[in-house]
Amino acid sequence: MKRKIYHKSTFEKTSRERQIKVYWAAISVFSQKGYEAASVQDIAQKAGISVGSLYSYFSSKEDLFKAIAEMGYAVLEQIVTEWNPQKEDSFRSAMTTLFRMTLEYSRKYPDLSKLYLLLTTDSLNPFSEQLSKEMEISFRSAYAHLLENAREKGELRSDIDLEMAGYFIDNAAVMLQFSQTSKYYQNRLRQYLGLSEDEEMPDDRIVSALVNYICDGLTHEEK
Amino acid sequence: MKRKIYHKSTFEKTSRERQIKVYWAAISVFSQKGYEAASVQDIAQKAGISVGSLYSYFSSKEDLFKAIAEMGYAVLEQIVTEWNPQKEDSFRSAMTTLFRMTLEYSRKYPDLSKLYLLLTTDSLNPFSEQLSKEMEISFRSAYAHLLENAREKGELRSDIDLEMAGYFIDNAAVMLQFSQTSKYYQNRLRQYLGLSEDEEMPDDRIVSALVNYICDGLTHEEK
Amino acid sequence: MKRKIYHKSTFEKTSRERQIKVYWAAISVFSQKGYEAASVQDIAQKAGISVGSLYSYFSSKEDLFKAIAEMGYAVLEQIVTEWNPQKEDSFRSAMTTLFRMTLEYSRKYPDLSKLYLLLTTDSLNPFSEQLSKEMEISFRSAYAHLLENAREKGELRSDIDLEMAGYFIDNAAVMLQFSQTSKYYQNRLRQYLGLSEDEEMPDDRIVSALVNYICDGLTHEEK
Amino acid sequence: MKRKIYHKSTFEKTSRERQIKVYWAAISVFSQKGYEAASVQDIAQKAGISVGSLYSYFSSKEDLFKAIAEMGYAVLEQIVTEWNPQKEDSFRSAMTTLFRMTLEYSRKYPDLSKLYLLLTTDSLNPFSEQLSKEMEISFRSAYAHLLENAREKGELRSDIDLEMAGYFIDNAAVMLQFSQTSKYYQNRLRQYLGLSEDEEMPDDRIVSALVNYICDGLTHEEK
DNA sequence: AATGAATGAGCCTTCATTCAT
DNA sequence: AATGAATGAAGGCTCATTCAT
Repeated sequence: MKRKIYHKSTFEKTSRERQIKVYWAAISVFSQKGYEAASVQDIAQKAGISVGSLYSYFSSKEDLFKAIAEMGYAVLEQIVTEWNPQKEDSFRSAMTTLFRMTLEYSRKYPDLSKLYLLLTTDSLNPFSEQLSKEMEISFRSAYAHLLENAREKGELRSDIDLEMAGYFIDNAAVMLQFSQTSKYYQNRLRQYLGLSEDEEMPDDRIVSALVNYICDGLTHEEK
Repeated sequence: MKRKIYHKSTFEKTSRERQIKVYWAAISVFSQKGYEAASVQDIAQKAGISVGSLYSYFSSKEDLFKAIAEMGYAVLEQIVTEWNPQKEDSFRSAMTTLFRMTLEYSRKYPDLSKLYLLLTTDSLNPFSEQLSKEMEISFRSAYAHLLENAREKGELRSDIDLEMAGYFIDNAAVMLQFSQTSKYYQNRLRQYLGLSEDEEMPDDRIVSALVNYICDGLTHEEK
Repeated sequence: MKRKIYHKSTFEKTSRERQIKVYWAAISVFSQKGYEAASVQDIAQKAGISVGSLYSYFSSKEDLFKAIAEMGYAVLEQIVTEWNPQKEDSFRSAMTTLFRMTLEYSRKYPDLSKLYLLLTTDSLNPFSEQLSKEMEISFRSAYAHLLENAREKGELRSDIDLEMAGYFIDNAAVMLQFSQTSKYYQNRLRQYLGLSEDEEMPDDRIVSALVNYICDGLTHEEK
Repeated sequence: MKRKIYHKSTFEKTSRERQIKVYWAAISVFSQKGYEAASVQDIAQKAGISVGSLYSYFSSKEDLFKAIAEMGYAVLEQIVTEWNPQKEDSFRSAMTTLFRMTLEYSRKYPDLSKLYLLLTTDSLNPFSEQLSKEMEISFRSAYAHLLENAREKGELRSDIDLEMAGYFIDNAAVMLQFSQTSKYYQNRLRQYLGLSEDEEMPDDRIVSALVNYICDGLTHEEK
């Protein structure tokens, strides 16, 4: 997975500390306001540096955004790596881990999580199409391996469309992430669960329900 | 479901034709460019009216957007109404209809579909939070009725968390819509299915796989 | 001589008064500071209008400059037309008129005159080459006619290179204009004439000397 | 001819090589882009030194430009010295040499030549007025000597205004230089001569025509 | 003495909003 | 009621100049 480089060489020469401040500020502002509404001034200010410096690191707002986007993908890949379901784990437990990690990740990195939403929901940034093509996130192959393994172990139904199954699992994970990241999807989940705005999310209930549906479906098995 | 009114009273006095042109132009521009990048000039021009007129109908860009948002919800509600699964239909066939309609809707109204994406993704518009609270879309209750009915008919497992089930179904529908609406999610689906960019979407395969997973899950029923 | 149009259609709709204020301000600022150093803000302010208005008339600083340039050429052409030496006039008197008019013009329109200098001396504006090609000022053919006529009337030496002669006359006129327009060339003339900075220009002496040199040369005719 | 010093004392301590690189770079960049558009960064880079160093040699962009300007004048003076028409040479041959040298110089040092254009054309640089006063180029006295000598030898008409004559000769030389240096004046010469853009300049024709006009004028000597 | 990263004022341009016609 | 020209604040970006290393 080759990542493009969107910063100028100057950026690599700055202190790690400064780099991090810049990334942090950019992620924070972009994710809160979106690409268009975010202002370079804001980002510089939040990072505690001058606009001139920012432009000596990145040659345009666009490039800064793309650099941040790359970071978002990088974190995602890290998660897949960390997930790494073992062969001997049951499919069910792998799913449970996946959803638990998804919840954990979206809470640990709310800004990056929001950024992912921004990236995947076009029209907020003018290069979404370009970016979407460059994204070739490792989840797909992780799912593929997991499913093949499960089939070999006889855990899966024999009539399963494996490719669609991967897509289906991913959907569930993505929507779970959205429900932590976007106010709208969070409200929606609360409404479905009949929760008020200040009640805590019943993580266990959510995860186990998801796992159940994915593994067993909603209806009785056809006889 | 009370809808707030975001237009000035003047708007109601104009011809229906003019109203529609305004709505259509606003939806088109907002959905293509996003809230920030859309310009009031563009919208007025596309609607074939003057900026002054537009401002005599809506007191700000914000209000115009909100009015459009309301319209988006209205269309959604219309769909639920149209869906209206009959008591005697099986749960499985109700699901099939739901997903077929979702596909059909996202293709028939790509702009509105994109608008929904904008509305639900914070930071794509500055009032997402406010809007998300006002949205109380009828799908939830439609799902609830459907599920209760299915349970009564003995179609559902007995251990199902009904509330989460509604949420789960909705997720599947939303992601299906996204896969038609956002370049990113479309590419992603193609990648999962191993399709090239110019191959047609295999609707039947997608719908039936989704229905299968939702109804039967991925694994063998536990004995 | 087709002139390109560099303004937006909006400009034509404004009051003549406003148009003139804009032209005047632009000529004044551009000629005093040069293209790069002139600021759009300055021009708008000097014209007593808002920057936004200026941009509704011209789509860029570049276009505004080009529009002004066109005006400069237009005035030049007007001068040639006005000059219009009669067939029965002697070559000598036509030259006298030419230089008198040149002096008069450079004093009446000092800004336009300076602008011409700017236009013809590259590297001050990034489009000089383009502009220089579009300029096809009528002086050349006016000189050609004048010289042919003079030759037919037997006023000219027979060995004269007519084409170079036109160029030679034009040079004299251009340098005369420069000597009114550029501080440097003005100082230079004063130094040659031994004048202090506050002494008035001896127009008659200058014109008659020029005419003499051009008509009779500096040396005795070779026998 | 006292020349002002515009560099800091540090500049004198650097290697001659470094000094020359700086001058060369500055001349090149200033002459190609003009004062405003030239950037200090560009110059430093082209000279192969750091911006910091440049500022340790010259205290501002302005001073750097003025230093370069001084150099331009210095070269001009060198040319006058080199010209140095001998007493025994005829006026005609001195003129021929002058124009030949002018052509040669403008081609050998196109950048310096362009710089001269910049210096003499106000508003291309913000200090033209100041500079023009400091310029007191030796050509004037060279012309004066030449003309006096020619008059003594009886080569000149007796009614000649000697001061204006010097100015007249200089004009011809300056315009000849411009025609090599500025795209506009080059095109203009080509148009007068009916040359296409890729035809070579007919140096001999140009020089001899100029000499003829200057010496003999355009018309028959009055009887 | 040399370097080049850092600064921030200032420039060109856009666009939501107002208001005279 | 409708128009669209006018406004000016704000945004992205550049570059002369400084200063820590």
